[in-house]
Amino acid sequence: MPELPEVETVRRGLAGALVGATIARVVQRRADLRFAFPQNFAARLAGRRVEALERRAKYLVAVLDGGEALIMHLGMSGSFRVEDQPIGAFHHPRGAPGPHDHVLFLLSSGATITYNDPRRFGFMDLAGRDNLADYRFFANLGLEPFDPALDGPALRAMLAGKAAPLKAALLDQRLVAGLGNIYVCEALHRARLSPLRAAGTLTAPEARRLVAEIRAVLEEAIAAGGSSLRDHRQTNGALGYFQHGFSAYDREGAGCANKGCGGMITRIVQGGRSTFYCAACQR
DNA sequence: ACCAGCTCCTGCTTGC
DNA sequence: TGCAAGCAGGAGCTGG
Repeated sequence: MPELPEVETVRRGLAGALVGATIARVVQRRADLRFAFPQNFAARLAGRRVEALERRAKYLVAVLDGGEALIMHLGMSGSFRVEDQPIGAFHHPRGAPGPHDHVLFLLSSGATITYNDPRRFGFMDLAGRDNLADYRFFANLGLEPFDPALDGPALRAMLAGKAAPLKAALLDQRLVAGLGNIYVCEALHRARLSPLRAAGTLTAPEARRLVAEIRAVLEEAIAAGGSSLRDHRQTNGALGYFQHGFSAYDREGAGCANKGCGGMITRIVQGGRSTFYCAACQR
């Protein structure tokens, strides 16, 4: 699914249509996604004005007037599309909602925002807007990668004493929030750090390097509109293209692109998930 | 407190 | 060509 860059791309794509708009009606086409929708979900959104659209880790947060915020997570396969025409049986360009179109937001502007999610690992929820830090899925999240508080010493401190592999530690949303399998692989490759390293063994220079490469790869990916492997689309339907910028992820057998390294990218499995790295230069 | 493994679900890719 | 197995960007939860 969308990791931080994909969610940020979606946020930027939705913001133009959503921020300042009023939700005229919500069509909720099934009772649950990953979780059941909150009670009276559609009714609680009707008539609300969207004051801001924010991102926390891989979550989207639409701040509404009236005291609530709409929390949205795209899971593995969620996407939004924005269309200028209201969806109706005879008015929508495609005639009607398609397969896996689970939620439709009909805005008073006439635009329609549709949430599509084949695997249904995503979810939507409502929470009090004034105490979002206490929201159950936010309370344990770690630092945002772009939070100035995340620097080499801070990262090293949070990894101190951890025997878990570096790869697993970076996927742990309680430490740094927003990274997923792709960008962890990419950041470790760029920083020339082995995904197998015990997290607690990072030196100060290594931690500093890793923070810098995490930020660099996320920035580049956001600029490219995210990575489209299978499901990710920007809200206008366009593909992201950062997958062409991968140096390790999904490149098993390819030559290592790191300067001066003649190694090859290999695939291993950690915690049941693929890790791509160069054993020659990632130490 | 920590960690590995399981689980939710669909659909694309791979290999026989 | 057909079919089944394997695998996928997440992450909460369970049991050890």
